[in-house]
Amino acid sequence: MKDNGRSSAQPTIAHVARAAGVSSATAARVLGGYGYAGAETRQRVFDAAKRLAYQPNQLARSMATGRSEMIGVVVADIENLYFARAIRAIIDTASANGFGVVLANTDEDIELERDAVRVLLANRVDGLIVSPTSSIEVDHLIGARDMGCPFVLLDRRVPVLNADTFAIDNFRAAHQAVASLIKQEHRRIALVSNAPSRGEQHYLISSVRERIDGYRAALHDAGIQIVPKLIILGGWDTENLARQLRQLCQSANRPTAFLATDSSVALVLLNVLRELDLSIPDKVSLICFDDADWTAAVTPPLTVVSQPIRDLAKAATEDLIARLQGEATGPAKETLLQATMIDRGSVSSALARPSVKRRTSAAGN
Amino acid sequence: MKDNGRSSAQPTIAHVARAAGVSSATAARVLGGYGYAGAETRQRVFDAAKRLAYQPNQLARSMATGRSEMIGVVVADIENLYFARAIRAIIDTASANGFGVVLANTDEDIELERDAVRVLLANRVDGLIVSPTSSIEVDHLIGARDMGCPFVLLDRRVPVLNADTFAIDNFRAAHQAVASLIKQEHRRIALVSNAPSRGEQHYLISSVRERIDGYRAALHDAGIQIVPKLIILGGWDTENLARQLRQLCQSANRPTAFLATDSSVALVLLNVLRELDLSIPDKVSLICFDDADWTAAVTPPLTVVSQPIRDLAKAATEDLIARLQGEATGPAKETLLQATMIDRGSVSSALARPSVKRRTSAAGN
DNA sequence: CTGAAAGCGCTAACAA
DNA sequence: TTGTTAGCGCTTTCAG
Repeated sequence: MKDNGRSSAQPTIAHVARAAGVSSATAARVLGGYGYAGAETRQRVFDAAKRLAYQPNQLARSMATGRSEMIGVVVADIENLYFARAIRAIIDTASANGFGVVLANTDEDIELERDAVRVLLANRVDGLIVSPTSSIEVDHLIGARDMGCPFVLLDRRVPVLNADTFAIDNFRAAHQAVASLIKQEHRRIALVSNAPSRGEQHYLISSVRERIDGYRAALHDAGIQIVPKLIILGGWDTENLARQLRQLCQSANRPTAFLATDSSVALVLLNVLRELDLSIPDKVSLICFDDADWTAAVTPPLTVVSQPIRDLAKAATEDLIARLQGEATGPAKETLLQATMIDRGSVSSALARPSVKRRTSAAGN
Repeated sequence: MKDNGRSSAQPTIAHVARAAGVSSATAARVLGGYGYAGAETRQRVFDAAKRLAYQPNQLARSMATGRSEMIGVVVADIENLYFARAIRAIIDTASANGFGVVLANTDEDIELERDAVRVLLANRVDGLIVSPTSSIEVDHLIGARDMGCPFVLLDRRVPVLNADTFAIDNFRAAHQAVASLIKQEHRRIALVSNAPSRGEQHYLISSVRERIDGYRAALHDAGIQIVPKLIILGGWDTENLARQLRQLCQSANRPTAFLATDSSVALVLLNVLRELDLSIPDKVSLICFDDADWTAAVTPPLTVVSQPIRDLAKAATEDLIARLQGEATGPAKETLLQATMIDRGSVSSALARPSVKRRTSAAGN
């Protein structure tokens, strides 16, 4: 155990101290940047440290201080553009504040999420940024907090946790998007999501639920009947989603417009529409969430709901760090950022098309 | 310092030991899964641990063993699809082997890369997976290895480092793509990359350099003259790249085909092409690297060079872990995976078009 | 099979 | 301003 596994032993503070001819406490003080030290002593220590290529051992420091300067990030899928942007912003913000980032992926699987939190806790991250998979199975998060590891919620709300939350105003965003479609005389508007199709409404993560709510509200406000079949919960299997979409598009009263709850879902929809030769925006209109870079490059460019996820992630990280440093110890607060619609041409008036049924009611199944 | 910052003190092995009526050494043995322990003793310890909701402290364990069970990952840009996929594969593979992942982003900035490595080293990650920004400024990597922190290279080669390397056969991939364009009678083929435009050829990261080499070789093999102006190094500024592309496309002898070295570059190109009303594949043909999900959804679907980045990242992670565990201590090896072209319709014959100059030489400036 | 004790590298009282 | 001395929670000889 002497060698510690590392072949060339790392120099420690003790080595530096000896080389500088001071006590290790003194060396530690100057190297750690705390406590007092004489100017000349300082210099000697720094010199010795450089000479030995000393690298502080954060692990040992963490042991002694009880803080690891690491924050854990738990999200569903790093490959998803939305989360990728979030993680990027988190890393940037964290490292600007001297924190490292340990990343875990859950794939929307609550067991993986539990494992992830356990591992992060074992590694004594100072805090957690979580985009929870479930709004009801949150015992592990409560556990984390009980163990003194605070967390903030990103993108998804879980009121019972009573934690600082950073989310998009999904209700409003969806409402606005649907309202704009209605203004273009669309009456049969479908909402397409990759939310799980089984299970209670209650199980939906808040973002999707709120978008559905916004969708319903907009229809309701316009006096349009809500047709359950037009709300597609595709689940995480894209093949299944594609199948549902094909069926919907081939039905007698196919929708004239779609609202996709994220860009990957929109992609599936796009493929189905092409397959069925339903051109945008002539035959159908489309708005999707997420201003993915490709949405501006397809033909026609897609009208999107742009979400300020980077700002959101940055705010979440700063908030967490502030709390870790003892500032901002108030009650849980919720930060809701507004999305903005970017009109790009995938929406056209339903009136321009010949064979569109315009009866408001009784049209659905 | 008693309370350690955490409000509710975490139970330690000592607590569990006391509760189980054994020595902490014994408790440690059963909880740590090493050394001997009587069946009944084991049980008592486990019970006590569960009762107290004991969570091992990986930090303390790392201190004692010298291994943190963490690997550091250093890439340029997490938001880039290619790296996002890589990271996903790394995390999956690492956690399947009991390792955590600390992520750092460099933005292709060598200073940030240095910082990142320093922080990771300070946190005593057991090993590093790096996609280095520079093929010459690698002292920090050598330093890492000297300190006993091994690393593997992902996506980019740096021969002087003599490290295990996992990369795509970029030369062959580019060669193949260009050859296929040539077979379609294209003679003016442009290569579009986001490599930095200043600096020596030498400074290019290996992946881009090899693609350019493959491009040249394919032209050379076909007896086509290489026109420097057709090799675009756009740098990291998309506006600049767009400007160059516009200029190129508006020149007298605009290219009839493009090879884009990644999907984000292809996106910029796509926008310029539409702006100038150059439709694909009628007016120009296009092949791009990276099978991004959107490439199949645009009109027309893009012919792409699909890179097995997930496999690559997985192999890199497994290799690193094997080395960490003392297996596979042989000399540095290089793993080169082949990319595959996916034909999707963004390429058509140059002959089919009327006004295309076919003189092989003297066409460029 | 179990316990005592030393030590990993650092921080933080407390003395000097 | 500097040094001494305990720990942080765990692993790991070494005795028993």
